[in-house]
Amino acid sequence: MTTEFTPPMPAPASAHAAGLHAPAHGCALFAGCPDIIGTPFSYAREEEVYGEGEEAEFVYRVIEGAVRTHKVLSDGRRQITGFHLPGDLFGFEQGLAHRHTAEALAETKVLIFRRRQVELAAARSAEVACRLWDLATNDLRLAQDLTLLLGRRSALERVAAFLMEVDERLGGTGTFALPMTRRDIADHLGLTIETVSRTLSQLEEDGALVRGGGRQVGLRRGRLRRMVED
Amino acid sequence: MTTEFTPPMPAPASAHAAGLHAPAHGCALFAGCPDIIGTPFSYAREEEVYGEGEEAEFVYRVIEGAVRTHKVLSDGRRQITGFHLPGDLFGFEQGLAHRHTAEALAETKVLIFRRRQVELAAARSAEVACRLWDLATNDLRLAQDLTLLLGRRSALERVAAFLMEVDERLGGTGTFALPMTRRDIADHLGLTIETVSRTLSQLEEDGALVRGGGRQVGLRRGRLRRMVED
DNA sequence: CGAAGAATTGAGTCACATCAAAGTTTGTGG
DNA sequence: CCACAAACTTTGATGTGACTCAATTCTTCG
Repeated sequence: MTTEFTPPMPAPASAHAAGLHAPAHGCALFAGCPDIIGTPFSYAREEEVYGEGEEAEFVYRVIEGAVRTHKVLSDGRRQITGFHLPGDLFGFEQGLAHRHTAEALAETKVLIFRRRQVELAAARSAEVACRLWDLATNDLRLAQDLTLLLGRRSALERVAAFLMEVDERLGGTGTFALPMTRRDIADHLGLTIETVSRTLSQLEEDGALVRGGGRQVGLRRGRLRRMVED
Repeated sequence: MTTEFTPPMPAPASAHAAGLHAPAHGCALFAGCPDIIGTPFSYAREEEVYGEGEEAEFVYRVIEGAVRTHKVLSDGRRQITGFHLPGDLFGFEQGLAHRHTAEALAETKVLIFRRRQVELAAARSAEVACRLWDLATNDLRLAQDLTLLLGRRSALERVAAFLMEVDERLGGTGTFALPMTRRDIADHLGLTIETVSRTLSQLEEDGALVRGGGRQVGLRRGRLRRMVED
């Protein structure tokens, strides 16, 4: 779409030879499975990684950049189920097909794994399978937390909680640039862009954050935390 | 907590014979693991199965009745994350503690399994671990579907979708008694009881369902389906 | 049978959506 | 590297779907 797509599965051999070992990026996910090597790949801003309904042939780990997964209704209403930041894995499915669409928010580097290989490794090694179980359980926890947010939280609480979550996943410094547009935030939080914008303005008025140009924000975590307290 | 808890003790033969056949969801779960036997147990209407924050020592399979899992905010707002009907497993957690509260909707029979035993079995058998992975992935899919419902659907769509889901999970006859109160439905769909009630009335007016006394409903599935179509 | 809880219905309100118009940032092509 | 159009964001005015408050009515169950 946006870039020429060199058909996935760029020569594993070369990738292998190139010296990709267990990702320097954090995870012992496939530890003990030297045959599961990810192939590096890049996506341009707004480029689709996979589409809803497509065969789920690969799974992905974000190395750099960010990816969103979403569902769309025929009338255009969209729900972003999750943002995937460096270190995160995404693309797992239960059935044959992807149930979401995945797109890069920005220039993004990933490692691509053949799903079949991962599943084979899981079938052979209880350790790998347990690791995958744990990953799925963690995603489930996030989805359930989102459920509480969407079902029972006000706009102010949603935005405050969202800012704190992104901060945490981005390193927890309290100062960062939001990697997504207002539309993406709105479609994740079940709001409109106008409400997100107004809410950010109000949070700034209330002294819960300061905004630099564009998507830059500095959080006053104490105040934000009080807004989402149970 | 609520009743004297006869520590899980095999009652093996009968539990095994009674419990382990076929519900589409995860019946073969512990196949090949004859040492993982559930202990039958019962809960009364509104009785707590476990509370948020408690140590997650057991997992459960519903045999009869229904269970809800939920989270509550300090001001009373509640989100029901899921209803668990016969055949369903619930109670899995990533960490040490339960992140939800679970309560029986009605007189409910379950099989109780020691979590440690299940995890040991998973660590030993890749087959069991893969089965658990699959179960978690399925729960994740349900949670993500709920996310779209809560984030982007109208009250009418939420209630219509909910009715069809319950129908399906209860056997798909189109005629059944809702096993939960309006409050439970409202707290699952992110609505108020009044809105749920009004919406049901409207669905009846529109000829999308008929109501018998109390919680009895008969669905006109075609019409309902059109209301939640993508 | 009677009381308590659950469900329905109605009237009025409010939080967030929608419509509209600037203002700001971005990134592309010259 | 700059200019400028397109995209994104903010802000304002108005609308509305769902909530709140309130009053019956219907079930359930002791």
